[in-house]
Amino acid sequence: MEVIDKWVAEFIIRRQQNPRVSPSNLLSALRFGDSPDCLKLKISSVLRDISNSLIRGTIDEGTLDLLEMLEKLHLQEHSVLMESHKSAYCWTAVECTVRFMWPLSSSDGFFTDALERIWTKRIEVLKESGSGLVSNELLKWEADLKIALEDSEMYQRIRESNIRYTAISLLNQLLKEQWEILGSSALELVSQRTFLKRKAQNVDNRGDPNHVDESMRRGTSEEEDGNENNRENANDVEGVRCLEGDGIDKVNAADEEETMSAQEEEPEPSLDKGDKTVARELKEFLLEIQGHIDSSTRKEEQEPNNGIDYSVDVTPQPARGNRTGTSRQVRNETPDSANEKGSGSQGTWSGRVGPRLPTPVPLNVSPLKKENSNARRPKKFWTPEEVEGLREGVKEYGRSWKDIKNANPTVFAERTEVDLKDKWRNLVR
DNA sequence: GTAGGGGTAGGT
DNA sequence: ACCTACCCCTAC
Repeated sequence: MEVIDKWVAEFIIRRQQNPRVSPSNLLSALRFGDSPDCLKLKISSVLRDISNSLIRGTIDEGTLDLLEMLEKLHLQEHSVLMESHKSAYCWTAVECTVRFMWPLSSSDGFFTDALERIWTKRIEVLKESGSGLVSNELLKWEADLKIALEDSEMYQRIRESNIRYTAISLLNQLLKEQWEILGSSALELVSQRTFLKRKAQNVDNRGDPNHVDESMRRGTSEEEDGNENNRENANDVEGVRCLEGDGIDKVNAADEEETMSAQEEEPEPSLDKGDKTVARELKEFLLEIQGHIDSSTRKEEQEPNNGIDYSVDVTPQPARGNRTGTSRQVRNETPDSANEKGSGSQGTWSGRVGPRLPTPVPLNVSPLKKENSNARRPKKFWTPEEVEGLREGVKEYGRSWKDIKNANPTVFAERTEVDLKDKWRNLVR
């Protein structure tokens, strides 16, 4: 039973967007031990927690806790601390501090408290324990932030910089690399082995290996890179394909050698067919169950404020035609997402026909861009709330209209970045 | 992506 | 007529 628990826990943890399952709670409920398998599960859980907090748009001291926890787990695994981990920790710590820099002066508000709590206490503990997270970059920021306490020019400079964006990018990069290192889930490895075994039997029975190979290859023509097939993981099922290998520290992959060796003996372009089938079936069941449990979930996920991954996905979106995007009305019904292409419609989501997991809705910075360049949007006066939001936004992000809009998608749902720019121009005139 | 100039529509 | 928001263009 425990093995099944582990597999299911792993599958659930690796799923993206499952707000009803907290990985930490799941693990503590199942009381796993300290075996290498469980260590991987714990790492997955921490990664999922970080990912969930990014999805919620939250970067706080809880994120720092998670990053510290991740380091400890890697220490237990005797693996090397990655640069992306150090950078993500550094910039998250800075973001946690800078968020308290909203007053104009360092003596107002809670900046001093944050500096004390994060840099004097928390990071001091890390230094004493010899943590690898204490990088040169971190020490430099520590010095700068302490200078900012006295030097108002430095304070303003840091206050006006966009730390949050960098922190999100680095956390995203960390997640990408860490999921990559974790590799295939246990279920997928088992399915690969089973598939290999079955294939071997088929070959024996038929005495015609070419026959099997050809039939298997047909379904996986999109996978050109046969040697990397074992790196498919459950995340890929959900369209969150990890980048393939380049420059990734693979020290942690050592514990996979045992299972990988089976494949190395017989590298086949079609090896991933088995795990894809298992993953697909599991996905279908989960979708069906989830559809029954909570049919309202999808609706909520369509709300702009709950747009799932836009705060996480910092990769550039495909360029949209200038002023030729879909109109506001059309967008609300059919989000203009590349991920949607070729997928089932919303109506089929809870069914078994063409099921798919919720697709992250990419942030469209300017949903108000017009389809018909002749039509003019109706004039809408700025509300005091919008003006206030704009003032706050400029304080926090400077004249980065896109960031201001992204930070407050609800308030600025009806405004483009250009609107923000124009309004600000009017305000300062 | 943003700034800034300048034009225009629509409301008062 | 005036004001404000929206739009277009160009430059960086």
